[in-house]
Amino acid sequence: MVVTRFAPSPTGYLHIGGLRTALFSYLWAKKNGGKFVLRIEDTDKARNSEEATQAILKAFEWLGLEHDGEITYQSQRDAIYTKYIQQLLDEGKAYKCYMSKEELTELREMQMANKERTKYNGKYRDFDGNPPEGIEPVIRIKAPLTGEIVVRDGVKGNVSFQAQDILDDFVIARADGAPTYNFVVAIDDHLMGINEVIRGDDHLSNTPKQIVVYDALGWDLPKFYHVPMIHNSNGKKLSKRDGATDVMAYKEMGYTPEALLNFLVRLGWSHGDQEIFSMEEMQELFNPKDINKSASIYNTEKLDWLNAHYIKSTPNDILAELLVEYGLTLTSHDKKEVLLDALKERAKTLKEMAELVKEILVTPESYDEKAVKKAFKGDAISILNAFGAKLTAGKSHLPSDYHALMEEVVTEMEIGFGKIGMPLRVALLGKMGGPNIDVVMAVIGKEETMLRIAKVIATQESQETATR
RNA sequence: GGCCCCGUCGUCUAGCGGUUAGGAUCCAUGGUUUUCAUCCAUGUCACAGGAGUUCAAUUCUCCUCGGGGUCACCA
Repeated sequence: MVVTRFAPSPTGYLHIGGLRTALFSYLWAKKNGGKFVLRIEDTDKARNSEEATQAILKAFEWLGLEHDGEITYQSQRDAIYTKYIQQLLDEGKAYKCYMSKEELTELREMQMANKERTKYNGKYRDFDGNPPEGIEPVIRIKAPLTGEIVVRDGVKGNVSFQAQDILDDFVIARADGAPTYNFVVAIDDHLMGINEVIRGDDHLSNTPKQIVVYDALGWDLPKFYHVPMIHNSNGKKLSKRDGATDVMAYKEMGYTPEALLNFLVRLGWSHGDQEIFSMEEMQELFNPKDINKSASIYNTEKLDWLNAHYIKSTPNDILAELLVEYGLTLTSHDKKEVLLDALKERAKTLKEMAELVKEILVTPESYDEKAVKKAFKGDAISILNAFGAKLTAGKSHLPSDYHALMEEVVTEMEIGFGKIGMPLRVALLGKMGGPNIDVVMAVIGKEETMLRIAKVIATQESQETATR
């Protein structure tokens, strides 16, 4: 069974890059009928917070990415790590190092001065004398001194490292006994049964160290997939310092989970020419072997397009529910269908859609100057009056009713459609853009329509008087 | 700097020795529309450079250049 994982350290919100690797891991587990588990890497007590953990969980909930089983917290597993550290110590595969921080710093500075690679010199690797007084030792693992470590990576291929180039006896437990990252990752991944590790390729150079741990414990390696970074527009690794990388910010901006996930799955991964993927399709088609080798630049142009696409294809009742989040309650509005049908074609985000609806529902306070100039240069007022008369007398319920009324005026007065359309648009919306006015009228109703027409006429007439 | 990874339109990508180098997005133009948006159509734009290998290289190899990642008692 395929078991994948997502292992964030709770130092802040969930960001786009993390979400993408989480998505890849999730999809791959689902595709194989396996498990996707969550591990919170909260060993650095100073930088971690419970709020951050909750924020990450909340983001997962919003996106509908469910993890399997209980969440593992590294902070609760000290006993386990201690046990394996002791085992390695007992087996002579790890040892206590009494080098002080000062001594270590000195060593490093000397190496740097000689333009050598900075590495631990193995002073205590085979030490059996009396340890120096007053120093709490760290535990170092005995790493191979020579030879080759090959990372068999499902994305990058076989990547080989020379032991003498990259390895030294790295610390697996600090002076206070706390285990270090590369050690606990290997322990946890193994113990949690994780056999397919999908993570950012910034971890590729950590992998040899983790392999050292696996080897020391005699464990089988998982399959690794190192996915390329997402870069910002400067070409650097996308970080929390880059704007708009908080996943939940996308909810606030009015993006749908479907759009965001679809956008992210196509960043660094593709399936031929296909652009639109439902969650079901992603689960069916995703395969980490199709992940790109090169980094991609984060650019949300396509996200907007996808979001618009998903809004267009969302049923109205669901849309109405989603819109509540953006301060728009129209569940009881009798023209809900007409309204949403007209607006879902024109909004890029849910937030924008909510604003568009409000624009229609609220009587314009002022009129766009340019629009007025364009719309009211002829006998617009008399045309509006004629239309007003038709309204009073005629049937008016559906957009088509209003449209028919407009047609009548146009025919009778022998004018173009624009002659009535433009002033009416200004009366209703206060500007030139916007949805079809017959829809607007149907939504706000006959009374409000007449009110808005009267208002614009009054405004225009008073202005004419003023300029005279 | 050492080690490692990467390099196709502005951006996301297809390509896996022989293609008019494809799609999407963005942008531009035209059509549709009373307006705007949608939608439809059309167009502009790419194999980093140089050597090899080969009848043939975007594709394989090497070098150069460029970009990125990583080098902790952080994760």
